[in-house]
Amino acid sequence: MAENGSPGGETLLFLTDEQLRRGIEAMFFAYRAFTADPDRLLEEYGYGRAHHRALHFINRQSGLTVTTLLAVLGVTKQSLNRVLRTLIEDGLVESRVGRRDKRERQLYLTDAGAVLERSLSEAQRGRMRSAYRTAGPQAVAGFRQVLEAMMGPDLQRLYQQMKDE
Amino acid sequence: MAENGSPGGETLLFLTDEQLRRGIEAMFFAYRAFTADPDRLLEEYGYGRAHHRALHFINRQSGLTVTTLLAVLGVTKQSLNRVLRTLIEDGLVESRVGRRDKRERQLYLTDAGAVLERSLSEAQRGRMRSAYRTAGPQAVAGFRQVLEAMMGPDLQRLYQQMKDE
DNA sequence: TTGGATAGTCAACAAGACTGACTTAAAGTC
DNA sequence: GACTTTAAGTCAGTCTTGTTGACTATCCAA
Repeated sequence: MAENGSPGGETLLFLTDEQLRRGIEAMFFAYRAFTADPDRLLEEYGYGRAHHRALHFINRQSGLTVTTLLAVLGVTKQSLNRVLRTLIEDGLVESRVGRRDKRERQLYLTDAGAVLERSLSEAQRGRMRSAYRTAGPQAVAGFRQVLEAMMGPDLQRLYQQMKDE
Repeated sequence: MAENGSPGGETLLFLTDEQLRRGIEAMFFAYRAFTADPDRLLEEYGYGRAHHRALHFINRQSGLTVTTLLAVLGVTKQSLNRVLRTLIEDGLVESRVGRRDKRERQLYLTDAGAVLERSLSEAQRGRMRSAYRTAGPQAVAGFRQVLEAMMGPDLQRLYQQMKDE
């Protein structure tokens, strides 16, 4: 019922349902805060979270194809297309015909797109930076370990691939 | 560019944008996995994530009022009401007029509601448990520390209150 | 007892996810 | 060269979940 003592360790095998539930609730509340800052900014531009995600990954991996982005975001192409179309119309994203395979479309941020991506990213990094500083480097390492274990093999592969490219 | 060495610590003040971005992406992918298991179950019942959240917190704090639940979930009461109505109609949640204040409605899970909550929770705890086991107790402590720092004061207060009641 | 604040409900709308069916263009294969 | 597959995009329709605005019921205090 009450929190188990010995905060550091030794309690590995005593994973009570209560401890797990606390973890679940922490994820819920933290994710809400995590998205809150960019959400405020996005609203000013009339965009949503979906636009942010697209901008983020196009920035991260410039020139990626629509299919790749689809896999990373885990949504249907109809859903992505709605978002992508407005970003292209508004001049934040550019879609170029693939060099090798002309069926593909490669996605790039325009200068304006890079500006918005940067301010969204900065809002989100601000909170992350402050959380990291508060919790300390050892906690940060643990944070990343648990998240990586939580994503499961498929998403973990995506996540790791992103590091290299 | 590359991941800094010395996995344990010492890198506190070297919070590069790249490191922060990795954290952001880890949150994104992990949260997706985090919700995937209960989502599959919910679909069988014709419910969504909002129903899960309501069931979770009603179970956690039996007899809480609609207003309290509203604050915890961070949505508008109209949005919550739609979800709550279907849960009540389907006999998973009971809404009783408040004893002291008759304007209030106190919310309780029925037996059927408790059964569904339990299976949703079990699905979610399964992934959490496995991530905790993989990462180890020290990582778990860090995970919780970073999440708590990330939620900010308001949500952290809600989160902490929930522990006691 | 009247009038304002609070708790909750009903109605209508928008964003963003989904499925399904289809087109176009390019690439690959027999 | 004809056929199939693949990448991208489109149109239509649905669902969940968020929103605002207008409303009712209850409580409390002047």
